Amino acid sequence: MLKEERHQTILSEVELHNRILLTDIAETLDVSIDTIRRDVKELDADNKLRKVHGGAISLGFTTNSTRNNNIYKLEEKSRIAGKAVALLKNGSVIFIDGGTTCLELARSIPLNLDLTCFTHSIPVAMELLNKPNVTVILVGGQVSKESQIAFGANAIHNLSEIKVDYSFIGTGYVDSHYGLTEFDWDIVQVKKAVIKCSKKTVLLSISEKLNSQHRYKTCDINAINTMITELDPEDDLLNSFKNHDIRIL
Amino acid sequence: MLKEERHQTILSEVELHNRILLTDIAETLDVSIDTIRRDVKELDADNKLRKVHGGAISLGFTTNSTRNNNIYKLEEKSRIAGKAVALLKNGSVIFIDGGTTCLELARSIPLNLDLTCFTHSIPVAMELLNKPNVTVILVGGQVSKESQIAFGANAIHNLSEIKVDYSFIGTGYVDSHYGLTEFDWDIVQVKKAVIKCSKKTVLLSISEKLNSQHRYKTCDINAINTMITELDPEDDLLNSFKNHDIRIL
DNA sequence: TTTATTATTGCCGTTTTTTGCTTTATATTT
DNA sequence: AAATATAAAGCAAAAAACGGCAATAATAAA
Repeated sequence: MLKEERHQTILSEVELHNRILLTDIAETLDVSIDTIRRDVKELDADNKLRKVHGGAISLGFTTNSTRNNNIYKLEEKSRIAGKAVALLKNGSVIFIDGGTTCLELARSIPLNLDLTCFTHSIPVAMELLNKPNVTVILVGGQVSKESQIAFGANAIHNLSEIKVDYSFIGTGYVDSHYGLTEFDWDIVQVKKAVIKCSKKTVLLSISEKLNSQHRYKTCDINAINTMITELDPEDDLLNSFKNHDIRIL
Repeated sequence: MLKEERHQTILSEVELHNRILLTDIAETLDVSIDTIRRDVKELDADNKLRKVHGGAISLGFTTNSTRNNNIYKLEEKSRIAGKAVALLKNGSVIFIDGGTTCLELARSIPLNLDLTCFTHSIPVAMELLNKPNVTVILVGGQVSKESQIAFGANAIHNLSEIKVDYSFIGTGYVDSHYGLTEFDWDIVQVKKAVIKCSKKTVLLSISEKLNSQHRYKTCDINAINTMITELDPEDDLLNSFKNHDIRIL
């Protein structure tokens, strides 16, 4: 059995169960515990997992419980993230917006996926640093205290100089007639710039936000190529979006 | 069951219920109370929770339990941060570098201080967002996985367009003769740009790093205006720096 | 092809870590 | 103050990690 094969097996086991015991793996793969120990040590050095006494744990399993438990409607958001991840291919160049739903997407990116990922969100950037195969590029600018994303002239200018395959964005409010709207004018400006710099725009939104609107408009609903909610695409709640040219997942 | 798993379980229980009893946890996880006691003791030492008689309580949201509290030589670094903060005045425009010492500085900024603060470090930016009177401006660019700072052409270009009153920088190695040096070439390039964009440069370094050197050079020791270590400025270890034109704090 | 070199793997003895138990000390409650 | 619960310190057994070593496999060089 090749070393590389073992590494793959170990990684997928870790991803699947969040943790493994060295003794278990050694028995499963029928090699000595020393070999497994060395394998895991290497994988740790490569930041693919975290080695602990007696075994290893997944990097994602850093149950930063404070955040995980405080996210509103986490269940729905991670469903959305799951669907979004399916759009990604090796080599994709993407942009990820701020907000808890997009953060969940960042968290869900598989460890073996090769990506170049732009973001103006500090928490998203933080999360992406845990992904060994993701190149992270930060869009700079003044940082908003509430939303923890860079905004303002500088951020918008930086965005004007890039073009990404997909951008994954969140929104404060969305309505099939009024489009995407926000409470904050500055945020609207950056979102516009994000949409402009992407070949395809994917909106991530929990169904609770559907049919709501606010003061400032980001874009028409037609500017969105794909919309992802936690609902089944055939759900009646999505009917009003179906006569637009949007893919619904 | 791995120790790490127990730690995670204990933490999430504490976050969930705000307080736990050691006996309860011991029974739940089916290990001896001594083991749990030791676990909780470690978690307390890492500032993940607070150990109390008979159990443990959550730190709550007040304390900055944001992350990684197992910083090497934290004591020294927060002494350094204390001295650095004394240089700041209302209205100052500063740059803060990455690294744990600079992070400690960011953490130590008093809540009532009005500042405009540039940084290319994600953890530093994260920390500064907690300061209501600090305007945070992120310097973008590709992000290094190990050092969690933006580097590369884009970051350097962005730095070339600003001028700050003070920059607070860390370094891998420092020597009175060879100046500031680093292990990583890319990092050196950004640091050069940082120094160039600041009226005054302040070096923060624990004394352990004095008289060490590495491959790539950031700058001569003369490029530094102020050097802060955890030592008394009169300490003999600093002698070799005294015949340079540096203020030592 | 044969030979030299390097990498990988299992084994073994030693050291470190972990854990439960016991004893003694300290805290809390009645 | 007495009774009870909890903490701390030390100890020993077991598990795991580490480092060196030698056999073998894989790779490069002659």
